[in-house]
This record gives sequence, structure tokens and C-alpha cells, in this order.
Amino acid sequence: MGVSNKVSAKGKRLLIEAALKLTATTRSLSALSLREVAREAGLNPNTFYRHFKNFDDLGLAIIREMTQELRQPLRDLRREAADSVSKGTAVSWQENPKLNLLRSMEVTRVTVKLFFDYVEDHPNAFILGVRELHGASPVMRNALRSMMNDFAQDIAEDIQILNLLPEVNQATLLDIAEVIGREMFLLSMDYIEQPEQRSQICEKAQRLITSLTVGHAVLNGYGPILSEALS
Amino acid sequence: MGVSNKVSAKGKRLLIEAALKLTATTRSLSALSLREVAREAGLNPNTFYRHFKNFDDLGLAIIREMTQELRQPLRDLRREAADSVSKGTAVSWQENPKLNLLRSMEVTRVTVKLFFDYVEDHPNAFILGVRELHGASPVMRNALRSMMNDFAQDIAEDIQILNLLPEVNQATLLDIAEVIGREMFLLSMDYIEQPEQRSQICEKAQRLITSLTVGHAVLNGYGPILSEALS
DNA sequence: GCCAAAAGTAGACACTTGTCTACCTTCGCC
DNA sequence: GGCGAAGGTAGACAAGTGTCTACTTTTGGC
Repeated sequence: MGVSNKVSAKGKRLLIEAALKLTATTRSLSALSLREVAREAGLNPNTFYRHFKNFDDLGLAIIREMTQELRQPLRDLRREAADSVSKGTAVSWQENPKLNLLRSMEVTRVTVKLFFDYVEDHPNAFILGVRELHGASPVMRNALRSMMNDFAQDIAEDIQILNLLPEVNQATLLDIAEVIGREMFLLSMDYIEQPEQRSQICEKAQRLITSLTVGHAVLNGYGPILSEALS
Repeated sequence: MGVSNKVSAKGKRLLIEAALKLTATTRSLSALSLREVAREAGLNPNTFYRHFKNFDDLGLAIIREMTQELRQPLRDLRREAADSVSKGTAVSWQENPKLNLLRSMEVTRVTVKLFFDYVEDHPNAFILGVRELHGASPVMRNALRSMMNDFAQDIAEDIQILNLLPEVNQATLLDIAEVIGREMFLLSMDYIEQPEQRSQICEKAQRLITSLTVGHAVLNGYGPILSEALS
């Protein structure tokens, strides 16, 4: 067993890296050719068959790896962000709405920053993910959709656990988390492509998250509390 | 001159339709082959050259057509929605916040409905648009991004003109409009793929728009007014 | 240290592709 | 009613592709 949970076989790794590299520039996975990937990896075309049944198979392997690499770290990031802001002291919204709102916004700020740092370190994975999320292969779309759902679930849970919002309807909370997850992923493309705009992109993401959560809270009857907090 | 503003040449039309058809199922534009499209159109491969320089060229033609087909109609839809709700009687938010909020939500409801009706009538165009928006070709991405920006601009203008929100910061209003436009487009995929969920998708879209706009208003100091309206 | 399984290579096959040059057909206009 | 351009076709070419069978090398466990 290797030390990492990544695929261990050498050739398989080379092929995955090659596909990521080719995809990152101007190609979608389904537009690659088997021989091209093998060439990029410095391997014989037939070697592809030793590791993958077809291209969807390769794509799924990449997504599996990506999920492992991203999901837990991102969860940790959010916890870290929450801890760094308040040392676990959960105060009810009724009790001190202003404190809670400020804390929420600060957690948001830190989380967003950490997320984009993460994007900067793994640009190719994000490019491929976004590209295939609405790409041509139904197999890839489904796999990525389910990954995004898991992320949304995580976000929703954290919003609740960290008490970032007053208690709200479960289903619509998930809707919001989905939008947040999706928009963050899409914004990551801008973040990668426009290095000079990065701070503005962070701020945009923060505003989006705050607007969404606050708006949702207001519609759930927390308007007066929030108004007080903002005054 | 033909009666429509669509491309008039017969072969060109056939090729565009063929590309749309092939794209709609399980392909991205860049993954199509010239001969394949020509075959689907029932034409000789060489005919492609008579009309298009390359595949990006074909893609741009499709987008141009799509924009013309979509933009003005959507604008009209929103106006129609606004008119059907209130006969142009603009009341200031300070004066009667509750009325305004209800009116906003109703305009939103009707607009969302009309938008998705439109999606239902032009599924292939939306599928191609979403697919290429984050697809492999930089040319297509740019063209579609600019189309989305135009839409966002339209939405933002309408929000202001129709007085759907209290006066708010110009730049962040545009941000919100961008998110709305983007999410509506992405939701259109669900709408096409999951016919049995269509009413829920409409509601989801409405909630998103309302949460976003209300949240934004609250953060701009309109919390008290909105709280009053919701009580 | 052996040996089976896994990983990698070699060469060949039928097939598809983009693009070229050359030729035919239809259409709009004077 | 003819003529030039635009639209469409035919055939051919080298280049690239997926996949097959058969062979060699590397590796991990006993």
C-alpha cells in the first residue's frame, strides 16, 4: 500500500496526469484520444487498456481522486475558519444577534479565502471538474453532480452546526447550500483565469453568501432580529 | 432577404440544425467531426467549408442566432410579467413596502414561469449554451460569457426600472443579476431533464431570486422596511 | 529465488477524419 | 436569357484513431 490514498500504479498515475494536463488547456475529456493521452504520458497506447475500460472510466477515477482530495480538506477548512473566529462559544441568535451575524460574516470571509487558496493549488482539478459538470458525458455529469450534492450537504450541515444562521427550513437550507457550492466552483474559474482580480472575486463570493443566507433568514421571519443586528 | 433574421442559406441551416441535434444528446461541439455533421445534414463534407471556416465559426453562428432568439423575447417576457401584475403603478418602497414586496414576488413568479416555458420550447439551444459556457473552446466561452453578461445587464435594468427592489448599489446589483441569470440557465438543464419535477424547479428558482434580492436589500439597510412588509 | 500475475510493448488491421483539387448545379440579377 | 457567383458534389490523399493478438518485462508474495 502506498502512503497516499491516490491510485498507486505508476502507469495509471501517468495517464491521469496526462489527461489532466491535456484537459486543462483547451480540451474536454471526451475530445481526447486514447493515443494522445498515452503519448503525453510517454506510454504505449495499449497500456491504457491495462488500467481503464474507456474514457469515462478514466474520468471517474479522476473524480474519485479529486473528491477525496477536496471534500475532507474543505470540511476541515470550514471548521478551522469557525474556530479561528470564535472558540466554540455558540450564542443563540435571540440572545445576541449582532455578535452572531458578525461571526457568520467572519467565518464566511475566512472560509472563502481558504477555499480559493485551495483552488490556486489545484487549478487543473477544478478546471476539469467545472468543464465536465455540464459536459457531454452523462456518466461524468452524474458523478460530478453527486459530488456537488455531497459538498452542498456538508455546507448545509456546517451552517447548522456552526450556528451561522438562525434555525431555518431544512430543505431550502440545502437549496441555498447547493447554490453556494455551485457558484463557488464557477467562480473558481474566474479566480484561476484572472489573477489580478482575485481579491474582488473573494469579496464577490462573500457578498453572495451573505446575501443568500440573510435573505433566507429574513423570509423565515428573522427580519427584525437581523435589522437590529445591522443597525 | 428572408422573412426571419435567421441565416437564410439552406445548407447553412441544415448544418446548424444537425450540429444542434448531435450536440443535444451526448456530445460537445468540439467533439463533433466535420463529416459527421455533414452526414447528419445529408450534405457532402466539403459543403461545410462553403459556410464555415471551422467549428468555432459554426458555434458562433449558433450563439448569434440563439442570442437574437432569446434576448428580446426574454426582455418582453419580464415586461409582460410586470404589466400583468400591476398596471405600471410604481409606488415607492417607503410608502408601501408590503405592496411592493408582494408585487416583486409576483413578477418573479410570472417571469420564472415564462422563462421555463421558453426553455421547454428551445431545449437544444439551452443544452448547447450551458455545455459550451464552460466547455473547451475559449472562443465559445467568451461569446457565451458576453451573452450572459448582456442578460445580466438586462435583468439588472429591469429590476431597477420595475422598482422591484429599493434603490441599491449599482455594482452589486449587477452581481446579483449575474447570479440569477446563471442559475436560471443551469436550472434549465434540470427542467429539461426532469419533467416530473418542473413545478418544484420553478419554486426553487423563485425562492433563490427572492432570497438574493431580499438579502441584498437588508444588507443595504432596508431591513426594517422589509421586516414590516413581512409581518 | 521462483513464478504467476500485472504492467508494458510491438506490429498490424480496418476505419474515420480534415483537407485538397476539380467539376457540376442552382440561383439572382442585369 | 445568359452569366457569374454561390452552393453543392466527387474522388483522392496522408494522417490519425481504436482495438486486436502476441510477445516481453517488472513486480510482489511465497
